Amino acid sequence: MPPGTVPPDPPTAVPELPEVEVVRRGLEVHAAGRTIASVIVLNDRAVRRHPGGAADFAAVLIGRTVLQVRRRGKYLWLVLDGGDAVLAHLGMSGQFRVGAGDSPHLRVRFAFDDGGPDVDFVDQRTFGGMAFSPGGAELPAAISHIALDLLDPAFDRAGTVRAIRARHTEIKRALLDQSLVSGIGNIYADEALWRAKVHYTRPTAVLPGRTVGAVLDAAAAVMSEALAAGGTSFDALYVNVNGDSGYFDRSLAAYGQEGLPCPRCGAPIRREPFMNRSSYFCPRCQRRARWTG
DNA sequence: CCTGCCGCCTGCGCGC
DNA sequence: TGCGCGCAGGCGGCAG
Repeated sequence: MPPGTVPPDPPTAVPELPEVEVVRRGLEVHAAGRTIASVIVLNDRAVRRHPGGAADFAAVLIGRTVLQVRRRGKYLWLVLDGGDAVLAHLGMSGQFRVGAGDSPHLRVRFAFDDGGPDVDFVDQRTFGGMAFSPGGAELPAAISHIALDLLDPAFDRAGTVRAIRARHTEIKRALLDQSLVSGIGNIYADEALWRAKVHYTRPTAVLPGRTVGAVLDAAAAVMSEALAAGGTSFDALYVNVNGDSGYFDRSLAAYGQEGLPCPRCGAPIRREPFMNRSSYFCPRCQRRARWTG
């Protein structure tokens, strides 16, 4: 690549827990210990959750030092000196990159007083964003409703099974409900249900506890595998911290596989509309609930 | 309180 | 060739 050439925005999968965890690790490497010298907000939508607006967001961060980067589910936050934090969500297409140059999708640029590379928030579809969180070092108030995720050491498996079974909804809706268990999106929900051989419309209230537990275990397993596949990508060529793992190129059994044979039984994977998006499942391995009326 | 649905966004691939 | 449309989907807010 000739000098001065701007690297293109690398493609990314929609970030769920493993991708966000890779971003967290990358940010910790590239931002922790550094003191913010300036913040440029190029698109106000990126800080729409910050009550004071873009100017206030930038002003309040000048001179603050990033101590560490934490995560819960798909949210991550920069812990600042003084007990405050910057809460961030990648949305559909958000990335943190080190030195994104003049990417057309650059939304926020952080510069540091060490004169080192910028940390840039790039987000094509602007569903992501950031906000300053006063006193949010331990847990930003804005995400107090977000449940622990499956990879959190304090995750309460039995309690989560109970909470899911207490709901009157379908199992996939429950998996996507971040107040029940966080970090799961459409892709890992479909993969977990496929592994556990559970149809996505099964009603949680009458699902055996061991089945709900098996779905949670499957989700934890598939996310752990994706994390293992992507955990070293943040310091690669582009020095991006976008969390792209390559996992999706090879390892998906159900998601996006409409018409392709189920890796377990060979039946064609089916796609159905679900919540204005899609559900993918094996019609043979994952049986719809029998109607017992 | 509980559950389900809408709207926010942009780029891509498809059909006409 | 170009245009319009459907699709992708996390989450806050809100309706019922």
